[in-house]
Amino acid sequence: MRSRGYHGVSFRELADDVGIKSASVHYYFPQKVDLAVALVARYSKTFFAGLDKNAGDASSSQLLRTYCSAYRSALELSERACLCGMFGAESCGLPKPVADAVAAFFEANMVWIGRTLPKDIAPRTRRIRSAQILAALQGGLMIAATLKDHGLFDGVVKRVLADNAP
Amino acid sequence: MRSRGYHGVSFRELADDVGIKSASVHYYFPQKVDLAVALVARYSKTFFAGLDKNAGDASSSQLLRTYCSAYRSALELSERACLCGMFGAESCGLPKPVADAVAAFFEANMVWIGRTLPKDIAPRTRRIRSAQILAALQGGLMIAATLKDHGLFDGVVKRVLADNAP
DNA sequence: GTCTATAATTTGATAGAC
DNA sequence: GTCTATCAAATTATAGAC
Repeated sequence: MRSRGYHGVSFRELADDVGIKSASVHYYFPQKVDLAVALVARYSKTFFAGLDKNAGDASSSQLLRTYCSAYRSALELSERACLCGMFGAESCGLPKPVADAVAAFFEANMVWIGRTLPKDIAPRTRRIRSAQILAALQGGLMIAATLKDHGLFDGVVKRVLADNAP
Repeated sequence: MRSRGYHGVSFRELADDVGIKSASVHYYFPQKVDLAVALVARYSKTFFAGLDKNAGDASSSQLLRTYCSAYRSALELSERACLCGMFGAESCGLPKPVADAVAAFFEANMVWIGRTLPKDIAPRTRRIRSAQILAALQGGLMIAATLKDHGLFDGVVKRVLADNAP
């Protein structure tokens, strides 16, 4: 789903990849919606667990660096954009439960990013600045994957870190 | 395709929307790839024609404002992200001719954006700074559409314009 | 819990009448 | 150039044996 989107994946193909039959997939995820929602849930859990593990009690600017590294490794490991970047692009054509889960993932990202910003910012401004950073990284990931040029993503990260230095 | 992606669209449904039969669509676009490639070509042509029309002999900073407005109106008119934002997310799961067309669209965007930047920048830096702007706008469009919060996109644009003021 | 088998529908695509 | 008719394959999903 990360490379072909929600509509580009079939139960049979998925089952073949895992080495089981499609009926067995339906046993765990009756409908395709269930599968996608579970996928976003697992993705989100893994993503934030990795973040928190690498965050520790680091400084603000170090936290943002950690956040950016998480995105970079997604690009490095899979040559693909973020699962929720894919679902975000599709969001208005997705079953509502999936679209809602993706929106929640982005909101959670903005909260996490918000914590890396200076303490004296108003909540509204914080939200917008978080969205700016999230947008730059998601967009950067997508552009870099499409143009197969990781350097472009690194350029985006460099700018994000420079603009948000303490 | 802009809302459901390449795999989420069928010849029959498309034909129904237009009020013809699917066989007639195949007459013009024998394969689905042909349809998508033509779609990107038309989208790209319309997009740049609109840009150039509104550009005139404006100053650099005005040009960037024009570019950002083009994105904003896409969000306003259709509540959707860019067609190539969608295809970009899908790009690694797309037939090669489509992925290539999308990559070409992004490259052309970066060239256009590059012209709005100060003249004394090295080509390499120019390319990276263009990618930063493109990424911010594409990402901002996607985030704003997913969260149904246009204000977030406006926040991104504000930052882009401020950071790239002459 | 995994399988076989299959239902019901949809898909991309073609042949050929008009 | 648009249609009817149709194909072959794929799709989501279910029933029921083991």
